[in-house]
Amino acid sequence: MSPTRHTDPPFRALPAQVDLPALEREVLRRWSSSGVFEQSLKQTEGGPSWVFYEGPPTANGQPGVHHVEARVFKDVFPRFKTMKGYHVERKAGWDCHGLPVEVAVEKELGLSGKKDIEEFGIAEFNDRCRESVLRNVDAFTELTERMGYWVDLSQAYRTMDASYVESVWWALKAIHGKGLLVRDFRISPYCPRCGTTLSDHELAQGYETVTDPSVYVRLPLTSGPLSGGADAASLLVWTTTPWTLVSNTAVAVHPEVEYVVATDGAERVVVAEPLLGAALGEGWTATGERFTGAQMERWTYRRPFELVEFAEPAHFVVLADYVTVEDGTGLVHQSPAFGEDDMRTCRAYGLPVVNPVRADGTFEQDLDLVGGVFFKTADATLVADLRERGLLFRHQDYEHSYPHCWRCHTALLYYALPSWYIRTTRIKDRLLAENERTNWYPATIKNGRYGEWLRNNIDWALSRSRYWGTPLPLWECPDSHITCVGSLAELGELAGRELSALDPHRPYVDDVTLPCPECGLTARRVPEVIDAWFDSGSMPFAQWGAPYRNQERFERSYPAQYICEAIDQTRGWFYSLMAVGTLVFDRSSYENVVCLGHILAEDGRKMSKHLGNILEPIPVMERHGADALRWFMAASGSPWAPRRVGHAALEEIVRKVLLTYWNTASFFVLYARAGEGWDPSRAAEAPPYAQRPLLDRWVLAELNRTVGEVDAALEDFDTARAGRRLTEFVDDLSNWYVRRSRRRFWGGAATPEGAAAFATLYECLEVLTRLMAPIVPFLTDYLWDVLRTPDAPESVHLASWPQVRTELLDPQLSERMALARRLVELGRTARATSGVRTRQPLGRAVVGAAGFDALSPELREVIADELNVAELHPLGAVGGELVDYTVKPNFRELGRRFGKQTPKVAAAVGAADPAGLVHRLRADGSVSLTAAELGEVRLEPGELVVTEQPREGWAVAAGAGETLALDLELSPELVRAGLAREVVRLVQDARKSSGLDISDRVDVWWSAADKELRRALTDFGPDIAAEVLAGTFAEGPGGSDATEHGDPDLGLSFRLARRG
RNA sequence: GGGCGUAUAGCUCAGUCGGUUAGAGCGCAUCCCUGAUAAGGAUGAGGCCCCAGGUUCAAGUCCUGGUACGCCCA
Repeated sequence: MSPTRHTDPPFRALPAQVDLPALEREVLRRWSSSGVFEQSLKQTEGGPSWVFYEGPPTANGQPGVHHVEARVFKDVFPRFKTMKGYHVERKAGWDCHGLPVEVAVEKELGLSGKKDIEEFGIAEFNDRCRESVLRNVDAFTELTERMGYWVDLSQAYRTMDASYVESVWWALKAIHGKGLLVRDFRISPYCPRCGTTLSDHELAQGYETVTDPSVYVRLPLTSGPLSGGADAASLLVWTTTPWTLVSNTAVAVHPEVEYVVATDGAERVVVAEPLLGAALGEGWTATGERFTGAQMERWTYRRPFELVEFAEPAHFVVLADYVTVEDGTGLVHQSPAFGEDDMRTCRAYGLPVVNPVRADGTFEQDLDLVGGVFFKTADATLVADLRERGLLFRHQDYEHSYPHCWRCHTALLYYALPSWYIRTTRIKDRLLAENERTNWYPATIKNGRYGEWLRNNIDWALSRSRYWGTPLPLWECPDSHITCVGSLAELGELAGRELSALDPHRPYVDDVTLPCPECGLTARRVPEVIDAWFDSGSMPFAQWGAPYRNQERFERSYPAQYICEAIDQTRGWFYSLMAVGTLVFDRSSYENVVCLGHILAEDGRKMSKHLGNILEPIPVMERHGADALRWFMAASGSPWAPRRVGHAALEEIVRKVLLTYWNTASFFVLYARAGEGWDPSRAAEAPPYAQRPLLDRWVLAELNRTVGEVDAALEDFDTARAGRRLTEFVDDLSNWYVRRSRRRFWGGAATPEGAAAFATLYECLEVLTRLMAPIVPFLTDYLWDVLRTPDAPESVHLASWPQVRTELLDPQLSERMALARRLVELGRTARATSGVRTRQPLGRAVVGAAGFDALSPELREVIADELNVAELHPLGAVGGELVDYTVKPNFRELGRRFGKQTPKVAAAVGAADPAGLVHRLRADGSVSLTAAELGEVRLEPGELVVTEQPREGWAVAAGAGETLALDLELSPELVRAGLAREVVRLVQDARKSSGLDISDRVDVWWSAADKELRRALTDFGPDIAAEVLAGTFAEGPGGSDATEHGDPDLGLSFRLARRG
């Protein structure tokens, strides 16, 4: 026992009102000054490691509230695992390269396109990109710290650092060595404004719904059976990209589809038979002439425009299997420079690849009609020209989704360009196998969205014709020998000069030339940089600079146990990380991946500047607290589904969860500081668990059940389940345990009951605080600091994770308490419907419920007290003629036994007289009935659900087979007891409004106008006095310093004075 | 057009192994309780558990098809 205890209260006072954001700032200061995060890492150093990889946010643009979502999950599980003794390194990272950065800088500098950048100077441009990235890093750092995301920012990796770039080069060289890094000419989605091809994951982000012209064009046949003469037929082709007609090269048909000639009496066109109606509409009939696609091969036709030159023969019908009869005419216009299928088909016929569109998206200057015009803009001119020349068959608007540049919204071009690819299709089976052993949360992603993507894997278009990115480390000599360089040291050796300090970015690397190791000619670097996704996919080794630096550290942390991002990363980081790992190490770099749904604005739409529905993260946290936002992200709704965030949702979390928890702790501290005080060293004075009051045993059983369930939920990465259980427990603790136990706390810890109460509530709060710590690290740490014993860790985040004390679990008690609480609810309903308020004591209540007989006297006392009734009886004891019975079949049990015959038995139960049934059931322990076709069946009590209801004169409430009825008959004695309770309430109100402390003692003098009231005050005087801490409770005028109070309705007035 | 997901009270969402009065919170209304509380309790608006089939003694729950919405991709 501490000698100073009485003068020095055991706990700091907790105000009833709390400013959560202010509290969080205080906690942040403590974390920072004591280096709590660092301590948590140090403390677990010897422990098993649990590896987490930080998916680097693109340091481009400002952080939004949606960034908080993934960062909460990146924080909760490492904290949880740390408390379980794992060493969880958390190295921050920043994704620095990429087109978004370039576009932002271009905008800042007022540049437009690659030409401008090159005039501005690549060195200067890249410097600006580097600066821009660093600016945004600051904003992310602020967010990270404010939300309590513990990640080591001091040694964050940056994808633009030389050591990082070298690691990426090393990986590319390994891939090149396996023959998987190749150059190919392929049609790529290409942004003419940015002057670069886009990767598939970039492409995915830019689909927009647009209206394009949909045109049907006549191409008159010039050879074959349908050509010649006045009635020559035309091929009818359909396209939504009229600008590609300029370079029309061929028309493709499906070899097995039947094509027919149709006429409206004036002209003849060729279409696929199944599309005749859809393509031509009313008024067109087939002439009977029909050909298979194969028969039409090499028929020539007159091309739609004579604007470009064709050096080789072209403009005839070709065969292609990809042609469908889904829409259009079944005849497909071919322009090989602008379509992958077209390219493949035309190449097979040796047709030329004619491309009149320049890299900036405009037609070549010297063309008639469209020279210098942007490709998309040329549509209108071209369609008008077709119409004038009578070639336009039909023109309508066509709304479809067309890819746009995800950054600048320019319509993309499918364009033939030389490009570097990683042949991921060659390792598809390995990727599928690696995915097979990855745990996805939610599990449906694995074989659904992500698995689907892997099964349809296509080669990774790696190169970008841009500036701010990891340069592709390939040097090429005039004879096209390729040298792949894996480090600056190697580059120095090959170039014959010291290059270890070289900035491995453009333009500096471009200036390095080397003699080709094969032929000795001068090799120059290819101009491209790489897709920034390859950077982020390389982070497992590149963050350490491995293998050139920290190789051992890298090996120790590969693969990761845990990564987490939102669902948009399935084809982004989740893929690049798995792909790079599998390409380089033949092993995916992560084992568990949590994939979150998106955060939406309160109106259910995406947050966007246009809609004005953006919620800024820092102001939100300054209003509701970071803990509220964290709880929302972790536990509100399902993290797998899209969720709406707004002030209302956060306010609810503050009120229902955080403040309820706070108030429970505040209540505890208030009484622990009162009187002689209680501190954890007195826990030993409490009776052993088995001898504590029922309510204590119950709450400890619930506590330990909660520990087990929260632990299991978090092990399964299910924060929502953990949150639901915690919310329920906080509510049980506050609104049942504390509310029912208040008197024991008022009485202090001197009695065994009081000692048990303090020890029990302390234990609940201590364990609960540790359980909630990963999700709400601020509030829990503040309360931990108040509640902890001197020898406990100074922060809850340095404490250990609670373990279930199985000896305290008591499922039977949990179940019986649940029944008791259901009965209390029924009692309240009965009170409310009868209009007799709870303060008025009643003589008895009767209960009809299956488990009632098993309830202990202690538990019955809880019900009686809660309902303010003197006695509680089973309904059966009241007397047969007062009770009505309902008997229903228990289908679950009957179904198990009778299967198909269940309805017949159920019908027999329904037809029987309920009272007789119950009587026989109780007398004999079972009952036999005659069911149709089955004859006599004997039913056990468990196979029937008996509900009892009293008849007249009772206030009854029933639900789910359980009934509670209140006897409303009031004796004069009960009326007086009710009056006494009324007086207690009035005096308590007076105490409170006079600003008295809860432990202040008072004197009360009263006068009563009513005879019954006077008698009640006399009869119950000592009880009232004890309740309101009155030394004097007497009839009379009272002293002059006493304040006057009263209630005219009741006819009571009294004076109240604080006792010296 | 394809893949994946969602659909339950006015709103946001739970709903276990299929079992017969389908729940919670919020909002609103009326009332009750209150010496920890920004808290708690009761009642109310009569829920086409999206629709249609099917399996089953029994379907919000399982199966098939459809509709709407969302995301991802063509």
